[in-house]
Amino acid sequence: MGWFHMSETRVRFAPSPTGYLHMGGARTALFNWLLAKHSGGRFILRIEDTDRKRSTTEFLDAILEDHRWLGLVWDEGPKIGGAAGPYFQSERADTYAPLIQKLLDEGSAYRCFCSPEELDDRRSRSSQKGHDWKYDRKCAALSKEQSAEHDAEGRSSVVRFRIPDGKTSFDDMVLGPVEVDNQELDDLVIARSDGTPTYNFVVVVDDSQMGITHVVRGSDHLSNTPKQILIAKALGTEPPEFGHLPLVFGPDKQVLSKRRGAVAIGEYRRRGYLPEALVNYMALLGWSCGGEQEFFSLDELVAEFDISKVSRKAAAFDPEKLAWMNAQWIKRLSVPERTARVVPFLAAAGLVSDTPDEKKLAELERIVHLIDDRLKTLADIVEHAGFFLAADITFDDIAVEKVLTKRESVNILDGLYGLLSDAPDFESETIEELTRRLAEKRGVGVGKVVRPVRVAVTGKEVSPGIFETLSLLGREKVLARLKAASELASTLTTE
RNA sequence: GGCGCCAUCGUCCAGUGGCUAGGACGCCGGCCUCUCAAGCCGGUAACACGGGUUCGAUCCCCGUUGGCGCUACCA
Repeated sequence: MGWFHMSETRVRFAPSPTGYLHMGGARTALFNWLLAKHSGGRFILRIEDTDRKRSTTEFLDAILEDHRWLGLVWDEGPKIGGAAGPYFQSERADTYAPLIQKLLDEGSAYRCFCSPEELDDRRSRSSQKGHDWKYDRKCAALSKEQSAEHDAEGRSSVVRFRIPDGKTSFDDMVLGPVEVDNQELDDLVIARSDGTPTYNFVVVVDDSQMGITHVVRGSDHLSNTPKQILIAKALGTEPPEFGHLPLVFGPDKQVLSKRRGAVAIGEYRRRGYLPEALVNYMALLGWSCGGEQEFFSLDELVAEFDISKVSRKAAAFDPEKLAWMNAQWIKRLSVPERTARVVPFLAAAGLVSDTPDEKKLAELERIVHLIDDRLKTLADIVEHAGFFLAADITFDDIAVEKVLTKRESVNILDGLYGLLSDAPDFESETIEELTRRLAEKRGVGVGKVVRPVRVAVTGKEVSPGIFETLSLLGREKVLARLKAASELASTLTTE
């Protein structure tokens, strides 16, 4: 090695393409990325795809896309490669066998011929007596001859790492000093009977060969750490720094996991969440820089991030607060920016084309401007803007029932129809004035008049300010809809 | 069971050996108002328990309880 500066911070995130990235995994990726960027280092993506049966390219592509979308661009990894490649664990297979042999030769590891059945048997017998089970080192002292004999008998074997005596300690970046007595550790299997290396061995080798300086991962890996440090030392390499992040719970206080149906990051994207909001929310889930600032851009996070300030307490993720944060980020978008982001959602609903022309875009911006702060998600645009863009409106049954069946509705709609037909222009001020005049004439508040008009024109009981809405919709559509609604209302009230 | 990690409002995050324990989400009420959002104002709500140490503990120590993780020829 020598292709990287020893002083450079090299951090990795190592997902398995056996499922989608969810909030928990994404937060780990984010914290890794922030640690790297804060210290001017590199963020490396390594794909742990050794479980060939469960790994799929669909998951891989989704994971990569989610990283890009969140802004967590990797400096080395899939698609772009790098000097420490390959970045797919499945392509690194041939580097492990010689290292296992090395440990075997040096006595740091030994072959074990105990079959899984034997082990199960001894394990259960031991636990019946109330003892905790650790491999009993039955094969730890096997001579070369005995091993050869077993081989001759065709017995299969694994390779176990010999845990040395003593204590293992490290200074966790999040948890602080951690020390374990090696007696608590098991002589773990590092190579299966088919020769393939196991996780705890592979990570150590990969991290070492890739020059990883800091390993940030979920605290579910905390108890693996001493074993990995011991393996690294046996291999003659310096273990990296470790930082164990508290787990992320769902609102049910259960650890977020793929199998519990944790929401995939891509799903948030499809639901109209902003990457800025996700990133901001995840960063604040278990981390704070002490102050009361609640909005952080990725750049600000890079500047402020300090892994030692990560909480040691598991945090429950709150969808409500995420939703609020998303709305806040949407509010901060300028109208043109917001419009651009909303187009894909309108296109998916068939309301506009994927690439609206300038004229359409200008219209959309007026609509978006009018909708103002009502969007909680980008996807909300469809229900808010649908009546502007669709040729026909869809009436909300309850709105019709509550409003258009009222006796006075027909008169109001017809009355306004008349006034608006003769209106000198279709500016919102004009429309408001005419509407208020109608209300006054009828001796009711303006709200009484607005209500049926709103239902008539939007199909719903809620919408942005009605005068602006009518103005933007244009006289032609407004008159047509007032007329249609009046007819509908009269069929409903005559009964 | 063993080993380990953790413990401030329902949730997220501050905080100090002495504070009316702070902010945010949510919730409740009010203002604004053509509806709904947004915004603004106000309210609700927490230091798990028991021992120490100390003049004084939410904070330091020990224990209890509780939560979680690990305990594979999975990663």
